[in-house]
Amino acid sequence: MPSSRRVPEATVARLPVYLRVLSEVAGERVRTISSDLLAERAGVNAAQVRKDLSHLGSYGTRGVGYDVDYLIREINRQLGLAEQHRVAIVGVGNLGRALAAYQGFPVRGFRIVAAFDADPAKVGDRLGDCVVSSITTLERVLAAQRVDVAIITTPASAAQGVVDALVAAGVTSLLNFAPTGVQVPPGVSIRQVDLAVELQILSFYEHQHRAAVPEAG
Amino acid sequence: MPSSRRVPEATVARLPVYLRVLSEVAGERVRTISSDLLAERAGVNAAQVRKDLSHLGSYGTRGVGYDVDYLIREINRQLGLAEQHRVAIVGVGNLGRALAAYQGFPVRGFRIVAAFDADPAKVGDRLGDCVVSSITTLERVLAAQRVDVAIITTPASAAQGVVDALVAAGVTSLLNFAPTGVQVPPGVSIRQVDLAVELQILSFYEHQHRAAVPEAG
DNA sequence: CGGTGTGAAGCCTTTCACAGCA
DNA sequence: TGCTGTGAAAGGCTTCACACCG
Repeated sequence: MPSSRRVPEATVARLPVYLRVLSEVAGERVRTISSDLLAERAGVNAAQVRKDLSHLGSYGTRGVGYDVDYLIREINRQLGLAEQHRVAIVGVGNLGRALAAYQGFPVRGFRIVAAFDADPAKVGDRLGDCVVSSITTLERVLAAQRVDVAIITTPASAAQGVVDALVAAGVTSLLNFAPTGVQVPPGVSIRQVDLAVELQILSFYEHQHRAAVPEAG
Repeated sequence: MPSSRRVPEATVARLPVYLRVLSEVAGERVRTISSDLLAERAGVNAAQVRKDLSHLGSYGTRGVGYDVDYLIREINRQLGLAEQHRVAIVGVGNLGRALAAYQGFPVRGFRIVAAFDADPAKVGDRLGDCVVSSITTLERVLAAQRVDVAIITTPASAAQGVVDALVAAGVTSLLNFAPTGVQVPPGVSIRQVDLAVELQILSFYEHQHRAAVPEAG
């Protein structure tokens, strides 16, 4: 089985989507699923599904399909979701609060164990299961809580400083919602989610569409 | 100039990032910028920047670089950001409130003009500049407010119904934060942002990294 | 038969390398 | 001289097509 080989980035990005679909069909008491059906529900091509899953190993049965529960376990294992992740949120504004309350995290094994803000007025507030700490205590609290993933929801101007502090404290996976690019040293993973960027991409296609179809209105 | 040709999807996705960098350097009173510098601040290769911008036309000066203000205007125009977009938020939970308060939208020309929720207790609440309407009044309010973009922040179970109603009401650009895939007819653009997916991708690389570097911990 | 697993082809994207212009 | 604009090469991703297996 080829699971020792490198899994392509594009495949990694789709595995969580397959996992979501598989969880849905598992709830419908379906035992096996074909690449056709999984592809349709995930919004991709069936050959894509088979190739993606073949990177993890041969988990299907010819003529039948994939065992849903088994596939869920294998994808979970590959994604490193078998163990719990301990997450910190830095920046307790509206977005930070929304993420702390997000139902999708705990079921995927992500537990918010620390929250930080620079504003003394917010320190001590409850946020889900934890209490907001001062940003000045970042290093100590991260170590005590054994945080491995951090979500950055600060203003853009504070983001690079926060990232530097997180990296210095040993956090190696970062999810940045601040609308600014930040630098990280090698060995640290960062993903950028810019909410305005998504709307701008939509805007481009809306604009194109209008230019191409003048009878709209 | 090749601006009449199709702009590649990958390029469209990077244009908003260039725009953000350009806005930053414009604030630093920089007049022109080279592809090298723009590339470094955007986190991509310099040849990529030149090829991307060449899809819009020849806006650079050899030996000098690109005029910052001019390039901002041209990218804005290409992305359809010259005119204001009128945005509705459907689902006024934590995430909906966070997005309504997000500073990045108004400066990019996205104005929240309507908000909806199924919960009668929330109808009438203020949300930024607008008041929460009942989901039962969706079609009427969308038409009255001339909404062209909708952001879906409902629970997963409600998402497809909301999408169908939005499409029926003539909205052609959708941004879906509900953690479920939804179907749209041809001619309607949809982008899916799944916050848990981003964390799961990070988890994969963290997992890989630990497996490859056993002396960690 | 039905559906997986996979070489091969085709397409898209990125990067290189350099001609050409200010 | 410095930097853009762009053919060409390289690399990665998606899709096809079908051998092969349950």
